[in-house]
Amino acid sequence: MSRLSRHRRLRPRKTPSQPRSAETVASIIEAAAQILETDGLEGFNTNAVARRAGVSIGSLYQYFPGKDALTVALMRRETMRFHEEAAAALDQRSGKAALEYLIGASVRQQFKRPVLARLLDIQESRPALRDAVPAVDTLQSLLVTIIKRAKPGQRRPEVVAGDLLAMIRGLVDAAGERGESDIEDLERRVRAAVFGYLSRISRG
Amino acid sequence: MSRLSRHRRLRPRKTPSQPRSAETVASIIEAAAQILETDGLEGFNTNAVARRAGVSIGSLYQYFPGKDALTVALMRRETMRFHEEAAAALDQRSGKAALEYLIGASVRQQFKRPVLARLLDIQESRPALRDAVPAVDTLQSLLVTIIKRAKPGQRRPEVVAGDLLAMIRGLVDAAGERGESDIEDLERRVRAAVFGYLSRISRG
Amino acid sequence: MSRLSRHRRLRPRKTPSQPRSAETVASIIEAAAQILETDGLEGFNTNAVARRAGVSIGSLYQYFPGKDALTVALMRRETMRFHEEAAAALDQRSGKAALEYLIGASVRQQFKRPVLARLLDIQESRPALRDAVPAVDTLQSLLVTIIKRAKPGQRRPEVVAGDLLAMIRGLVDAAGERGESDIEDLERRVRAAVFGYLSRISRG
Amino acid sequence: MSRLSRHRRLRPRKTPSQPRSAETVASIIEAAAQILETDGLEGFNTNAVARRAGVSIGSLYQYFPGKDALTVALMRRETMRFHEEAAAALDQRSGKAALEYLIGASVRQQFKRPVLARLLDIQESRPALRDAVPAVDTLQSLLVTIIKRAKPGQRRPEVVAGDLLAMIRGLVDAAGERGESDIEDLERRVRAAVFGYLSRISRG
DNA sequence: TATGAATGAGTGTTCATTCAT
DNA sequence: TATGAATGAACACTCATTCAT
Repeated sequence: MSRLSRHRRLRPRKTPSQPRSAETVASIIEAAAQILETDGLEGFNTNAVARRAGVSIGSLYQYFPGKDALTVALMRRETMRFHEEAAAALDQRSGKAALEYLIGASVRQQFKRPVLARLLDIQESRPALRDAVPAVDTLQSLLVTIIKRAKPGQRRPEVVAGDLLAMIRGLVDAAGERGESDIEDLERRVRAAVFGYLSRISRG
Repeated sequence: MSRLSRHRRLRPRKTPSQPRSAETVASIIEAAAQILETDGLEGFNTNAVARRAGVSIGSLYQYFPGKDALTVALMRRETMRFHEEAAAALDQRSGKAALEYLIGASVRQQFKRPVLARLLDIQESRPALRDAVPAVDTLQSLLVTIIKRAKPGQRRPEVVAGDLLAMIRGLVDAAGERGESDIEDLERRVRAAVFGYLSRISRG
Repeated sequence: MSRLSRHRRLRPRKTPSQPRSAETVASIIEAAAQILETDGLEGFNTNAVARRAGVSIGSLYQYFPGKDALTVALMRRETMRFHEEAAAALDQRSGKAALEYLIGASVRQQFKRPVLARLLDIQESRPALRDAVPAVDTLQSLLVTIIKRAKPGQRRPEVVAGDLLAMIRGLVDAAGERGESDIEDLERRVRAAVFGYLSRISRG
Repeated sequence: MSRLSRHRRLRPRKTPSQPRSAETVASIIEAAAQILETDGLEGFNTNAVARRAGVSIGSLYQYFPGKDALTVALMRRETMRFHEEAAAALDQRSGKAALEYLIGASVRQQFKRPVLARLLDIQESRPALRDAVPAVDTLQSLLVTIIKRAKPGQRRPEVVAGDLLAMIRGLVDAAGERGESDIEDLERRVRAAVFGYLSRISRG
C-alpha cells in the first residue's frame, strides 16, 4: 500500500471550490477549535462539532472523511496561520534577528489560543496523525535555514532545530497551562533558553 | 479533608496487604504501562489492561476504582522510581553538580521507557488527573531548592524551576519520539539548554 | 430553574418532531412496557428493550438520556392515559358519582395491563424517580377536589386523598397479582372500601 | 422437578445448630435489613451485606445459598416477629377486638422500621420469592379465621382477607413513605378503612 | 470453618459513521 | 447537496458467586 493511500482518510474529501462550501468547511474547523477549547479532548466528538458549527453531522462527513481528517485540518489551519507570520523571519537582516522574530511569533501564536495550541501539540504526536501535517516539517526546515545563517559552523543543524522547537513548545505550552498572561516576560525567558542553548551547544 | 481524599475515584480501592494482592496490583500496573507503549492511548482500555495482566476485569476493579485511578497509579509508580534517583541530587556538593545529576536522572529515566514517559506526561495535564500525583509538585520544589543553591540571587526561582522542567521534558520527550538512542548526546544537549538558560535568565 | 429541569437524565433527550422519530419513540416505550410485563424488573434492561422495539441500542439513547428516563416516559404514558379518563370524573353531577367514576376508571386501567401497572407503582417510589412524574400529584389534587365536593366538611382532605389512593392501589394491585378477572366484582369491593372508609373517617 | 427442589436456593444452607453459627446468621440478616434501610434496593448487594455484618463474603455464602435466600430469610424474620404479636389476636374475646388488635399490631410493626417493611413488601411479589415465605399465607389464614368469627355469614372470607391485607398494607406503606409519625392517627384511619369496608361488603 | 481474592457474564452508555429521505 | 435518524462495535464498570488457601 502506498504511503498516500494510507492517509486517504486524513485528507479533505473534496477541495471546496464553491464559496458556499468553503464557508461551511471553515465554520466546521472553527467549531472544532472551540469545542477543543471549551470541552477539551473529552468533549471533542464529531456530533458536538457539527452542532456547534450549526451544520448537520452528515454535512461534516461530506467535507471530512473522518474525525482525524477534521483534526488534521484544524492543525493545518493553525500551522498555516503561524507560518504566515513565521516565514517573515527570513526577511530579517541577521540570523539572530530572525530567531528573535520566530520566538516572538511562537509566543504570540501560543498566547492567542493557549488551550487549543496545547491540545493540538498533543494530537500531533498521535501515530495516526503524524506526517499528515507537512507544515511541521516545513517549520523545522525554516528553522534549519535560520540556524545555518545564525551559526554557520553549527554541526547537525537539524538536531538543533528539533531541540529548539521542543524547548519553545515545552516552555510556551507550560506557560499556557499555568495561565500566564505576561507575554513580554515569557518571550524574554524563551529567548534566554534559545540563545543560551545555542551559545553552549556550539562549543559541544 | 486532605486534597487527595476528595478524589475518591483516583485513589486505589484497597491497599493490598497480602502478597498475592500486591502481585496482582503490580501486574496490572505493569500491564497498563505495556498497553500504553504498544497500543498507545487509543488502545488503553481497562479490558485490554486486564487481559494483558492475565487477570479478570473484575480483579482490576477490585484494586482500582476506575480507569483514571489506574493511570494515576502508573504515574505514581514512574514518578516514585524517578524520585528515588532524583532525591540524591541534593547530596551533591555544588548546586551545579546537583543540577547535572538531576539532568542525568531525567534523561536516563526517559530513555528507559520513552514512549511511556511521553504518554504519561500528556496524561498529567488532563484536568481530571492534575493534582492527583503529588510527586510532580515535589519534583518542582526539589528543583527550587537546587536552584536556590546554585544561583542564590535568582529572582522567582519557582518560575525558573517551571521553565527548566518544561524545557527538559520537551527535549527528552521529543528525543524519545524521534527514537534517539545516544543518551550521552542528549544529556549534553539538555545540559546546554539548562545551563544556557540559567546563565541568561540571571541577568534579566 | 424548574423542579424538572434539575433531572436532566430523566427527561427525554429530544422531542421527536418528525413522524419517523415519534414512531420510534413510541415503539421503544411500548417495548419497555412489554419487557416489564413478560420478564419483570429483572429482565428490564436497555438492550432488551431496544431489541424488542426492533431498534438499535443507539437509537434508544438518542431519545432517552438513560434507563430511568425511559421508565419515567413509560410512567408518564400510563398516567396520562389514565388521566384522560379520570379527568372526566369532575363532570359528574354529584361528588359520589365522581368518586364512583374514578374508582371505575382506576379498576379498568388496572385490568388492562395489571402486571405493568403494579411494576410501575413500585418504580414510582424509587427515590431517583419520585417527583419526575408530576401526574401523580395531579391525580392526588383531582381527588382532593372531588372529596371536598363529596364531603364538604372533611378535615384534612389531602390525608384522605392519600389514604384513598393507597387503598385503591393496594386493592387493585393485589387483585392483579392474584390474576383476578372479574372486573365488576373488584369494582364493587373497591367501592365498599372507599365509601366505607369515608363514612367512618368523617366521624373521626 | 418437584416444587421443593425449585426452591433449594432459597432455603438456608444449613440449620445453624451451634450457637456460634446462629449468631453469625442473625448478624448477616440484620445487616441485610440495615443495608436495605440505608442504601435501598440499589445498594443491597451481598458484598455490602457481608461487610456490614463484619463477616467475609465467603461466610455469607456458607449460610445462604444465594442472595435471594438471604432476602427470604429476612422476610421470614420480619414476618415471624409480626406473627408472634398477631397470633395473640385470636385470644381476644370478640371478632371485632381481634381485628382491632391485628390492625394495631400491623401499624406498630410498620412504624418500627417503615422503610424496611415497604421494601420487603415489594420483594414479596417477586416471582422468584413468592411462595418462599409461608408466613404470608399463614397471616392470611389467621385473618380468615378472625373474619369468620367477626362476620359469620360472610361469603368468600378468603377474598375479604386478601382485600383487608392489601388495604392495610397499602395504607401503612404509604404512611411510611410519607414519613408519618403519628401512630394513633394512622391506626384510626386504618380502622376506618377496615371496618368501613367490612360493613359495606357484607351487604353485597 | 472462615477468608477474601478472583471471576466474568452482564449492563448502561458513547460516539464515529452510514444512508434513506 | 443537506439532513439527522439510525446503527452497533466498543468500553467502563458491577456484582453474584466460586474456590484456593
